[in-house]
Amino acid sequence: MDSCGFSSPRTECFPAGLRVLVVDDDPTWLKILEKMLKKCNYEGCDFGLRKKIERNIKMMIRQELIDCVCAVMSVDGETSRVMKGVQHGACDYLLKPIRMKELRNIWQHVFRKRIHEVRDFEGHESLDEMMLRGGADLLDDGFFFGGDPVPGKKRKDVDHMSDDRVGGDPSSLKKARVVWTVDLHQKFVKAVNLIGFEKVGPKKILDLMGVPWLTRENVASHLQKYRLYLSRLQKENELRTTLGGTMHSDLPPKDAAAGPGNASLQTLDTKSSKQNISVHHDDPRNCEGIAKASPTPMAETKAAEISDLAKSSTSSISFDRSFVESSDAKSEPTIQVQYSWSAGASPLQFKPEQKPQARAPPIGFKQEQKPPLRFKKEQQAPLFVAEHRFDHAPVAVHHRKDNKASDKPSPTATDPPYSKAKRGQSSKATKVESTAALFCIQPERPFTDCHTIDPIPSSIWSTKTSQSFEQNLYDEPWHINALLGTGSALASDYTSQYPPNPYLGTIDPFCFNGQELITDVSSLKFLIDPVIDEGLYIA
DNA sequence: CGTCCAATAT
DNA sequence: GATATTGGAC
Repeated sequence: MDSCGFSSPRTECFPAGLRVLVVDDDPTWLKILEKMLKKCNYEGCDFGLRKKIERNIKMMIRQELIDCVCAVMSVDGETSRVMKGVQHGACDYLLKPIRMKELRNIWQHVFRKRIHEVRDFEGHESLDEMMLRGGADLLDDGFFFGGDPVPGKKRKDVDHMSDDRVGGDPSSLKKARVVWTVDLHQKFVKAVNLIGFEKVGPKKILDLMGVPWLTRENVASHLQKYRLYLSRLQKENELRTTLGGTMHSDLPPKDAAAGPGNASLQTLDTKSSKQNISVHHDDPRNCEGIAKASPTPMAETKAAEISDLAKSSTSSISFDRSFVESSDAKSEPTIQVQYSWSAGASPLQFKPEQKPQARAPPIGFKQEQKPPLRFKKEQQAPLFVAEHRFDHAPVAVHHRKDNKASDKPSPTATDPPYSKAKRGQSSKATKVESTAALFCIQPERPFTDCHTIDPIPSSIWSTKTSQSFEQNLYDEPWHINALLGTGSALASDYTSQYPPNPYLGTIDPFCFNGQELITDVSSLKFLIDPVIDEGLYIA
């Protein structure tokens, strides 16, 4: 294909002639992907032809997968295989479940790659233009993978020349911020589980997680937050207990601290833990542009509150989630979701004046030496926000201001927020080692009630062995949503007293496929020879 | 301007 | 490695 065989960049279609390689062990998935690709107007792609596929497999492998490679792997693993593909030139890989939106956007990876290639030997202005036109609404923060030398041209990058540091030194580049997606976090949790909560260290976790681009510092930072969260959770429970009162067999402090470590969630009385959830909808259309790096505001669009918990003077933990429909809002259930959990909003929050140092240290923690600085506003104080971003977890470009806010206490009031932000910034692309894209499942509809959910053995979540349950899932959208939203509860053998809690995430919501995909399965036939272990290659 | 949270410093 | 602080983004 010629390097500029891109059809109208403004469309969401693939550029004409783009080759996509899909790798998966499961022929069913390949078929699904084929359908989805077709839906994305990937015309001209020969992804359905078995013979050709087989040929292309060999050919492309020989060519080391020069162009776009989209490897679809199971969520839980085979990282090595994915990484192999990446090493061989894959632009991207997707994790199941794949959504339409993701497919629609993968061309951008090729686009980016090509731009990079072209830039190497000729001017790139026109390509940049194309980029801007074609990806304006898609190529925002976090689109490009790190490790790619392409500087985020459109980013208000910071250049450190203006501070007296070693300007221009590549070592002065800031690291890209890691977005702790649910997926990533669950890897983290799994690692913690494996190691044991008392013995965890960033290094061990990092090793177990097997996420190549992640650094020990990343993990350490996350671990810090994690511990903070757990300790706070425990404090809440202690307070709850102290204030006496609750009829619930509350999550014991021990579990709060060690919960993620041993996943020993206790059974709760179904009646008392019944949730009364109110869901507020916003117009999904307001939420378009999810591909941009502005996920968090979406969290405000919906909120499910567990009012029973609040009433019973237990901690009222709110679960905020957002459902963002894809720009192609018509038919597909490819609703982009960002949701966030926030623990907090409790009427019984710790206030700073409550002398945090008087608290007993949480299990597994040392005595706190200082009150946590961040807990000034406990009324809100979400401790963790798990974001389902559409964009890739590791964001490639990071920007910093040169000046602290304190340097300029009174910026010109007339400054639009963003022009202000841009000013005084120098640019610096951040290098990231990642070529991984982490995508998340998106519930199609918000759940309105999940109190009827039966306890579900956690094993199901990882093994998907329960056919009936699966079926049930797909039949019942609220099931899916509930599963996503109340994963920790459902993963254990009690029914959802506690709100969705990524830190207690013992389930992997991503092992579920969306309804859209699954409903097709029954009619699917094997498209390719199962012998082709690596799956379907689309060229 | 405040909050959130990963990065960075200690 | 733990924890405190910084700073970017929203």
